[in-house]
Amino acid sequence: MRIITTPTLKEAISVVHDALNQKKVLILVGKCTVQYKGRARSTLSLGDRILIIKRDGAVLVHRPTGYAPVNYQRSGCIFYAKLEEDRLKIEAIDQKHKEYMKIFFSEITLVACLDLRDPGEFALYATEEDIRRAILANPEMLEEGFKPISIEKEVEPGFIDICGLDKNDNLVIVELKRKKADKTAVTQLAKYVNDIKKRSRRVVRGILAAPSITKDAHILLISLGLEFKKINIKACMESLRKTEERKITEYL
Amino acid sequence: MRIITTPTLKEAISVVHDALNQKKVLILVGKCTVQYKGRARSTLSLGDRILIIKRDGAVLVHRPTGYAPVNYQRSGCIFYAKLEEDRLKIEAIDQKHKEYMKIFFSEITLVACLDLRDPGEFALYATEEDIRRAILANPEMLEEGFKPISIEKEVEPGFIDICGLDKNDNLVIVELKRKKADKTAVTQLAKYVNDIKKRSRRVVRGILAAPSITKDAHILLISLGLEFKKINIKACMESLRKTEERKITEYL
DNA sequence: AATTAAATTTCGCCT
DNA sequence: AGGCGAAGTTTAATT
Repeated sequence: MRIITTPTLKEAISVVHDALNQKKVLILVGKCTVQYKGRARSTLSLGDRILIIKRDGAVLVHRPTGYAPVNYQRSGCIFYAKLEEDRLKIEAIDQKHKEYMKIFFSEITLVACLDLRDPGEFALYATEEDIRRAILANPEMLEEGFKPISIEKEVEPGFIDICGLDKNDNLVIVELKRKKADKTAVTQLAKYVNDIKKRSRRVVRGILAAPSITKDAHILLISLGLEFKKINIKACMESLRKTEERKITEYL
Repeated sequence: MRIITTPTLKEAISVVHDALNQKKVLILVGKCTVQYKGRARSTLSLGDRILIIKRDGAVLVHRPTGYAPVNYQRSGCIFYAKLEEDRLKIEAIDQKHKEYMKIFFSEITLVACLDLRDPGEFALYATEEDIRRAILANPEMLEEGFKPISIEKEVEPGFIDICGLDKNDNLVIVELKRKKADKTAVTQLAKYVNDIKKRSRRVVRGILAAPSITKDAHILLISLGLEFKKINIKACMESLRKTEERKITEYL
């Protein structure tokens, strides 16, 4: 781990070499120009930027504004760095995709070779309750003509997420999963459907609603005569958001 | 400009406040967790990351690998930063898009408040010669049935980029521009077309081929009975790349 | 590996 | 400011 502020180019390149050789993360801040050639071509004239080279060989050049990097390379690059007259030159070559980028630093504010450990897990999700509220607010999200019933009172099986009637007045039992549904979700749904079938002379359909489903679970689901409905998390959140806005508007 | 390595959380938050108040660029490296709620929701458990907050209120959280940020906010956020027990909490709120993100740092390796100036211009382009070679290699790119002629010998007007025959055997004069075409490009093309018309009894069409065209130029173009063909720079580069690969293959 | 579809797509151009 | 379409899109899922 080496961090130097306002280093000379010579000091800087030593840190750069360390980072590249040891596959650590490099941050370089300073005045630079960038050239790119590959699927397209680009040039970027002199200015202050933040360069990040990651362990996997991904490269980002960021300007002081804007979400997107002005120049980048995807992971898998190989690098050459050297001192050239009064500039530090870094080449990033993506041989596989035939993409080539070079950066010339003429002045460096900060160079850092970082040993970052990141075992953390990233989870993108909506809660089951989010999905439930979204479907109740916008039942067509589940199926055209779907009408939820008695969501307030918990019926005896106790843990049915949503039940309702389809456009043909068949009973529909919905099991929700906030992430990829597995076999346990299918058996759970099957149990509820069977319970209800015993007590009703209606046709009873079972729908497993989730962002995705494992292959095994889907095979089991079909063999049991049940159905899968893919839920779009983003659409759920959008729907909820609109509902909330509507609620606010109704109060104005 | 303040840069501190392994600061205490107290030292760090002072730099964070400086950066946010003075609308400078903030870089924070350390152990953190992230939560996001907006169009979707996400959580990210503890790990080493690089946080960048830009002048325009854009936020990036980068892990040690991967091109894309694991969490982000678009420009226009407002921020709240405070010390909370033994964590530094930063909230980034995008009121306009109703996106909310919070980051909790428990350990900081590096904090930097940077005054970056970037007047540089970014230009994405293909050279005129690139475009020419691409069209000659793949004439349908210009128009279905287009056949280039005599590109080797420079004809008298001298500076015609490409000429050829369309599927109806009409003469076609092509003027290339590597970036947005303006009125001068149109008058240039008009001149060549008129020159050729005087010497030929064929129908002579004039096509201005460029990535885009100014409104004024397009109006003038139409009034002169000329045509515009939008050129996709990426498609040109892809075409060239394939041609080069083919050439190599032919030698094997 | 190649192709397709979705993305917290982002980004620019036009209305 | 909102809507549409392209992007050095990226990324995940599927064939």
